[in-house]
Amino acid sequence: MPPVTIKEVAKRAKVSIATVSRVLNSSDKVTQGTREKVLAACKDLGYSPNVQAKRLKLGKTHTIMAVLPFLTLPSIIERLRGVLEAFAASEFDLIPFSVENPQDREIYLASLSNRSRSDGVLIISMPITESQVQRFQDIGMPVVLIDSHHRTLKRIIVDDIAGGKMATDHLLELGHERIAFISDHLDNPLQFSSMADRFQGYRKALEDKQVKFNPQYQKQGKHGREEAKQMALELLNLSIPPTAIVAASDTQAIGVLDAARHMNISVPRQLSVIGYDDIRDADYVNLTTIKQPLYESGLEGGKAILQQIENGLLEPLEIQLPVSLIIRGTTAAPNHG
Amino acid sequence: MPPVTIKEVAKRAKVSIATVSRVLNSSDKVTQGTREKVLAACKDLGYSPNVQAKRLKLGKTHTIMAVLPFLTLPSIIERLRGVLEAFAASEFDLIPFSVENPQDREIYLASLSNRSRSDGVLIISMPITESQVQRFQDIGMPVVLIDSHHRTLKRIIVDDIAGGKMATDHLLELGHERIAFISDHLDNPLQFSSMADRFQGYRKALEDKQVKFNPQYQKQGKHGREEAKQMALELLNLSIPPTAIVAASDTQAIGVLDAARHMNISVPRQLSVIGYDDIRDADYVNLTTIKQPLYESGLEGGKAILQQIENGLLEPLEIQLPVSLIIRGTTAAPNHG
DNA sequence: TGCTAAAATGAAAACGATTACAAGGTAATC
DNA sequence: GATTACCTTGTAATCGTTTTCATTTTAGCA
Repeated sequence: MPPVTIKEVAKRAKVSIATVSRVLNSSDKVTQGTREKVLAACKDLGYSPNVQAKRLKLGKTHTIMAVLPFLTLPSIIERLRGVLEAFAASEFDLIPFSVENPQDREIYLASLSNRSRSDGVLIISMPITESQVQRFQDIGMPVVLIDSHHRTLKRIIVDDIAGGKMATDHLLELGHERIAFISDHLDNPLQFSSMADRFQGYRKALEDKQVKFNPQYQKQGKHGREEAKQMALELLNLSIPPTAIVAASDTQAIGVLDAARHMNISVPRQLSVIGYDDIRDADYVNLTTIKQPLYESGLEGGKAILQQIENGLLEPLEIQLPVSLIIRGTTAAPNHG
Repeated sequence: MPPVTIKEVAKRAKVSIATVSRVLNSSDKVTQGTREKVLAACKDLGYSPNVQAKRLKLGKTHTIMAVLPFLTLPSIIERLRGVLEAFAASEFDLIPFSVENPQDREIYLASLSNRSRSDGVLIISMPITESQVQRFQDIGMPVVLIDSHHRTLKRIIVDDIAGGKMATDHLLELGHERIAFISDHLDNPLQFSSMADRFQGYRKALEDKQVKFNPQYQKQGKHGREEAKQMALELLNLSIPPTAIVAASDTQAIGVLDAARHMNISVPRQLSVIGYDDIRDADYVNLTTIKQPLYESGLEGGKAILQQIENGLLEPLEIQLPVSLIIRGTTAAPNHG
């Protein structure tokens, strides 16, 4: 059975298709009587409008594409949830593109830079090149970045400097002075500056409290639980080991906990540990950490792209969301015994 | 700058729009010379076809909608990843609908039963009513269920009876005989039969090995870690407590571990525990468990809906995927001391 | 009741593609 | 060289809407 069209509804209601369209879209300019006739006909026939035709005529797709890496990462999922929430109230559909390897990039890039496929693009936790930005600009495609950066595009980011400072301040306030910092390699050109920013916040916190920075207390390495464990072991084997460690991610913080357990060092009595992200496991291992507003970043990003589609690009371009300190069981005052 | 249309390409290449369309779609019936002219014009103008127009003309949307509950659940994410993988090679887009509360249902239902919005529907881990099935059938909408059941629809499910049996067999083979089973309430009408199936598998395993089923060793309760802990405490306080516990989910198994720790019972020396699902945390707590093919279920479901759109509904309606045993550190031979 | 203004309705032209059919051109055959 | 056949290309209809503009109907007022 072929789908019901507006024509058939018009015929059954004994009106023109223009009138049917008016009943369904514009609220006024239709008599109560004819409105009822049309509505009845729609119901009788089980009519629902062809959205493709509508979109073609209006030149709007009511669709937004989101590009994101690895759907496995819990942080990405949380952000996506926020985006979906932002769209729930609207009429917009969201098409996610999960980019798990380089060749995916080519495929999705073609789709993204086609105005007839979507009204806007969301880019989540992924780098964007100058030439891509240019392409979007050429075709006038609205773009919003979440957890990513470009000077000319609207973006939702997190204040990682403040986050690094907040973590360090927490330890300082507990009375620690020998505070170490471990992270990924800070000069990675592919990565965003988030890790480096966290380190900068750590430096600033020390400086503000006039605690001298000890280069021995800073370690960089490949990302991973095991790598972090090794770095922590080195720190804990120093002649004067730190009494507290700031890890630039929860995964690395868990590696630090492994190292402490390995050396029979009690946390938090002999060593305080603080992480960053507040991933699921953080709760399980009772890790004090800095929580990023993941869900909120998605929500704000979703709202921002909708608004940009409606009203164009508005200032401010950069929306910075605050981080917060989640105190659990891995931090305490240092043991002056 | 308004988007480039096929008309402008035609003008620039000095051919008709029909020819342009032929170059872009059908492979034959065009001279090499004109083909090159058209291709050059496309490139010069940066032309990409309007997909809405194409879809309207062809009556195909190249879009599939997926309905799923709570995007927070790790199992749902894994399934979704599989679905996306199945679609990656195809030209189809996937629009996910996350249903987090009852009023969402109404919204998405309207969208789903509109042939012009999508070519097919995937329903993941959600119950489907008779009347919804009827609506889909009325409009000829292809539907595939993943981790859900309806006798007339194509479905990808897991053999939960085999899973329950596999878990129990593992314990029996280790030498256990006093094996308990805890789960959600088995008579929950909203739920699928998966929990009940797992219990049935447990019963069957015992029966096959001629171990008598002890009703005292079966507990049902609300889903949750804390609730599971309480049930486990009751079991462990029996005059003759079980030496092993099968939990119908990993979350509940972790509750059992909590109970054991609370009573200073050593796992696996004094008590073996096996879970179900293989969630992320299972690895962290070193839990022996039954792994469901989550990713694979998404992959198979994705392939199935694509195939159904192309070739119609084919037998067999039900595809059953196997579960597997993941042996970690919470199961061992019973302690005959 | 008749006239005018306003409101409701209809006819038809888009939107940008695909494709059946017609027409034109080229090559092959005699 | 004329006829035929085939292959390439163009013309125009179509998909299901929205919306402008013209037309008809209704309502208001004297």
